[in-house]
Amino acid sequence: MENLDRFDRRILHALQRDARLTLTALAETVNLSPSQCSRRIVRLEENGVTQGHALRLDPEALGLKVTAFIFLSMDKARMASPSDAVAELLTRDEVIDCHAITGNHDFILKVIVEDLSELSRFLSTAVTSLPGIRDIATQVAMNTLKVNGPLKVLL
Amino acid sequence: MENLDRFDRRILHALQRDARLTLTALAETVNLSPSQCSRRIVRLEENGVTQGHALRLDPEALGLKVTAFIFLSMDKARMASPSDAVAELLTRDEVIDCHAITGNHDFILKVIVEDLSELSRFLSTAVTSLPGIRDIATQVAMNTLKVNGPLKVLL
DNA sequence: CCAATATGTGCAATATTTTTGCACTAAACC
DNA sequence: GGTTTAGTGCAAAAATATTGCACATATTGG
Repeated sequence: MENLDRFDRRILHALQRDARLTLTALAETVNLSPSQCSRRIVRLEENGVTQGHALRLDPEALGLKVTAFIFLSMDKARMASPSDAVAELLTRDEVIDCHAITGNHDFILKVIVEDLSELSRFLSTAVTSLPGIRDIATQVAMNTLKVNGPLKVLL
Repeated sequence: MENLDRFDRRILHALQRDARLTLTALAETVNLSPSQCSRRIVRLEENGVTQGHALRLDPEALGLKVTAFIFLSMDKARMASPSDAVAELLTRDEVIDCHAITGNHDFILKVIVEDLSELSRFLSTAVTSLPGIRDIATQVAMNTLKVNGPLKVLL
């Protein structure tokens, strides 16, 4: 996948930070013509390098004041397909991220909810009831220093 | 913050999932005229509800194959301004997220790098050398089930 | 209860932006 | 060396977003 040349990388670098850059503006920052930028962008889409545009929202503005990390440990006996139990969680809008991880726990979830009582409600209604859960540990974010930083793209 | 009416919420709901929806398409899904959608979108921007558009990239396509979580514990003696030490980390492109959290550790970092040796290099060059670090724990993601899911927006 | 103001709305014209046809260039491959 | 292939900029065409305007709807003050 390193058939991305210097221009592709510059385009990705710029659009990661502001996807609404106009082609003309983009063309200037990457030193290419607008038409070329356009063509490269559709190629990057076709190759699956880009995964669509997302509008970023401020959680606070939506009344979502609590970010928390939930660590799940699964019952080894029933670990045949642990993801099945977790799959249900993925559909929930409270769950922003979910990864299977190494270490003591099996999964890490990042959830964003209104407040602590909503977190509590989420835990008891959505998590505790999952089959095969051995342990749940929750850590609340007190402060958000960086969210969704742009990926490392070498220029 | 809850001066968002039903239409605003629908707009946010839709644009979170695909920010490149055309105003006409958006207008149809939310049952409003395109011009109204446009006006509401700029208002949402002005009110800070939206935080810009981001192009989503596939890390794999960029050769970034390893996602890891790094947990930092700071030396309490030097914890006067722990964020200062961490501030340096925020500027790094490997660091996607950073939160101060409750629990045993003080910070959680989400990093995305090329491979394990890059992770190792990042840890030794960027993290270990920070002043006031008491402990570092790293957990590697083996599997990514959900990333950057849309925020909960009640319709 | 009514008038007066403010806010929100759709339509249509305008302005901006994106895409594409085309001719040209530069490199790669017989 | 000639031929092909991929890449490029320009300018026209298509698509999209924005804005002025007239009208409707809701809100406030008398």
